[in-house]
Amino acid sequence: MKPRASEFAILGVLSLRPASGYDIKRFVASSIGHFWNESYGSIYPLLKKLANEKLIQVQKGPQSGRERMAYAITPKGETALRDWLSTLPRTEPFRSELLLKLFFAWRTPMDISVAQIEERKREEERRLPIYAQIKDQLSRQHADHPELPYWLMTVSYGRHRSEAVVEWCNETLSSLAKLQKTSKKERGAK
Amino acid sequence: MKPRASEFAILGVLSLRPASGYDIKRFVASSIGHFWNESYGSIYPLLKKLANEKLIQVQKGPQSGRERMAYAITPKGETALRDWLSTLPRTEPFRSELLLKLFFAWRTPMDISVAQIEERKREEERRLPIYAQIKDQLSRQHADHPELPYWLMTVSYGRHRSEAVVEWCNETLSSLAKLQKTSKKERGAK
DNA sequence: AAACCCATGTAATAGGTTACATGATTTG
DNA sequence: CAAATCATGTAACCTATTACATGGGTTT
Repeated sequence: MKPRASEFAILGVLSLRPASGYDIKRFVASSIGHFWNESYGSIYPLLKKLANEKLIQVQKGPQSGRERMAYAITPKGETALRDWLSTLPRTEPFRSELLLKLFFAWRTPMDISVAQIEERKREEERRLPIYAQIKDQLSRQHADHPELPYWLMTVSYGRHRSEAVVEWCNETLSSLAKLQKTSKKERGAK
Repeated sequence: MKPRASEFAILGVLSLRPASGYDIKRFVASSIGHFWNESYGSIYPLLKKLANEKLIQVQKGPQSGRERMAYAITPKGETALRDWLSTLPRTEPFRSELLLKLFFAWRTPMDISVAQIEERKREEERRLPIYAQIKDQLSRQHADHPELPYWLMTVSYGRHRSEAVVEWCNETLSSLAKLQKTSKKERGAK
């Protein structure tokens, strides 16, 4: 009942083409970096584990002085990947430090909350053009490839997500502004 | 540079009122459960740690046979909490198993992806009335309390988030349906 | 030759979940 | 009196990040 999502992320990358640990790290960052990440600290140990389980195999070891491994997925690995892809994903646990701070913020100065939300808003606004960019790039580089529609769907998720956060930020900032006015008025009335 | 968000979540709850580990678990689940969670496995050890650091103190030990602790925040704890609330939250790492599966799904049967997305859609649709319910409940129970607006902001985040996911699900389901048609037509043309 | 990228890997640490053990009290 | 709920706590495990160590190759 283990999820082992990181292992299958690696296996998934290797199902596209053989690659080294370094390659995997870079591919993940550039293609699914907006909803997934892997660090070297997981990749290299997991590559050895996957090789032990015969889901992948070394295609090329280090030849010259410079070390460079290339791993390729095995038929057994393809099967394991397809099985994993077919199971329902776990409901993703969601934890937001921003919301935690906001929940307990009512006795702290309001401009701190405002600054935190504005910062978050900027982050998400910075992401929006990046999604558009990834979309264009993919559409050109993978035109007519069968994976393109699927890849675009994941990019679209990012866009929806960021847009929703920006909307919430705007709504919340105006709520805070109203709250500010109200409390000033109340202090004035006393 | 440690985040220690769980510790401050606990400290935050204790800033509202003294409570036991059991109380904390239940309060978290009922109030911030849609964006935060704590397990007993963290709560009890962290309570001891916080007590060691004099950020909280035991208010009541077990009196009768039945054990029941009550912890209260100390002035030092209030200061630590306020300091933590004032710092910018870390950008939240986002990992989606659903998107990972979708990204690699182009060689697996399409109805599997459809089922996964429909399941996710149902989950989010189930949440929507719950947000409305929490909102009503809070508005009644905490009317005129200064924390109410802040609490409602966090609930609103959940609503925005779930709505965005449902939208994406609908969009993606119709993309998949189109894709299905196209590939059928292509097979027919051959 | 310095700086930078390529490339692999490990150790320490962090941060958490799950399952289990234990037992009191309340409720049907 | 059985079942549910209240209540605390630990041990085992898992998963992942960070920082570090190491060194080859390339560019300026």
